[in-house]
Amino acid sequence: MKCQACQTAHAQVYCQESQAALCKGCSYVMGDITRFRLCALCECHPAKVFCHNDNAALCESCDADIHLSNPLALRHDRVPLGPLASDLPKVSAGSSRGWTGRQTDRRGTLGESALGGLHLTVSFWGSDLRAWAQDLFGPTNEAFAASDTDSCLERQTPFAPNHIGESDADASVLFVPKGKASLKEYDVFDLDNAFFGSDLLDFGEEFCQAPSSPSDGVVPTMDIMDSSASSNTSSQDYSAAAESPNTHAKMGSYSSQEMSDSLSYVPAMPTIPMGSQAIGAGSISPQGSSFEMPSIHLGSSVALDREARVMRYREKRKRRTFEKTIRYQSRKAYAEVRPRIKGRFATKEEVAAMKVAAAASGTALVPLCA
DNA sequence: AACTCACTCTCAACCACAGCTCGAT
DNA sequence: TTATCGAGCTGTGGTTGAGAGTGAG
Repeated sequence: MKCQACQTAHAQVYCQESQAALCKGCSYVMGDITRFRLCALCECHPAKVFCHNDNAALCESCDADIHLSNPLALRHDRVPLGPLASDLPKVSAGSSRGWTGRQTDRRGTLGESALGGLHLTVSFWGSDLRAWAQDLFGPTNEAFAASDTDSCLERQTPFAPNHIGESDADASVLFVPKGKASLKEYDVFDLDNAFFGSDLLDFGEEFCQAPSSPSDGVVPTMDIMDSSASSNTSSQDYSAAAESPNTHAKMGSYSSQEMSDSLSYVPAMPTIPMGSQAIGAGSISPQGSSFEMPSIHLGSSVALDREARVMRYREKRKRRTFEKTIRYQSRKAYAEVRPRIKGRFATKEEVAAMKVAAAASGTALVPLCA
C-alpha cells in the first residue's frame, strides 16, 4: 500500500491523528504523532493486536476475521498492541552517545556512531568504500546494511560491526538520501537488513550519486529536518535529548519483533567525512580521482525482502488449516487397529492376558478399541 | 452481591510400537 | 566411502480425569 501522503513510498505506519497510512518519511514529517504499526494483512488499518502464533500484527477487523473464525484460532496467543514510540529520541552532534557530525556539512561520511561506547566513522566516498568495508567487517564478515528508501527516521542501536546484519537487536540506523534525484531529503538507513558481498558496493555506488554541488552532498542536513520536524531535529534538540538516559533505555525495550519490523523510531544523525570532497552526480571522487558509477536503486532488496515476507505470510495463511493433519498414514492405521485398555494402547501381553481371562470366565472379549 | 453446588465442556496426558534419524563402528 | 547396527525419538487415536466455565439456588 502506498503512503497516503506522498503516494509514492510504501506505507509502513498508521497515523492516528490523520487516520492515514504513511511511509516513515511522511510520518516523521508529521512530527509528534501517534503511530501504530500497519496491519500485516490489510495494510491499511492500525495494528491493535499481535498474534504470536501467526507472528503478525493485525488490525481489529483482520484479527476478528482470523481469530473468531474457529475455536482453535481463538486460542492463539495474542497481545494488544499500543502505539509506537511517539517521543522521538534525539541524538546530539558531537555527543559521545549517538550520531555525531557537522550538521550543515553535506559532504562525505554517512555516519559516525558512538552508541554503547563504540565510535565508528563511516565513509562512502570513492575507493575508501572498499577499504572502509574491509576495516569494518574484515575479509570474512562483509555484511552490511541495506536501506529502505521508503523509510524515514528509525531506531538507533549500538553500531557493532561484528553484529551488523546478524540480529535485530544489533541493528543500527543511518541516514540515506530519500530520493535519487534530490539529495535534500533523507531516509533512514536500516542496518538490520543486510547487504552481502557485492551488494555492499552497490550501496556505495548508489550513495555516491551525489549532486555536483557541495551543498547537495550526500549527508542529510538539519535544515531539511528542521523544515519537516522542527521540534525534534534541531541540533540543540538532538544534543539535549541525546544526553537523556531514555535513549538507551528505550532502545533496550524494543522487542525483537519491533526491531525486525523496523517500526521503532529513533532518529539518527549522520556525520561528515573529514577531508572528503564534493562529489558530482554519478561519480566518486576520492582524493581528487573520479570514476563513473552506475545507478542502482538503493534499498530495493529490502523492499523486496519485506514484500517477500508479506507474501510468505499470506501464503501461509491461505494454507493454514485447523484440521488435524496426518503425516504418517501408516502410523494412523496401526493406531486404529491397536488394542487398547481404557483408551490407552495395550501391550501384546496385556491383550493376551485379557483373552485368557475372558476365555476362563466364558464371556466374550469386550472390544478394546472403537 | 457473594457464595456453593451440580453439571457441562475442554483438552492434556497416557499408552505401545512401527518407523525414522543419526551417530558409532 | 559405504554398509550395518542400535539407541533414541516421533507420531498415531480413544479414553480419562483435572480443571475451567456456566447457571441455578
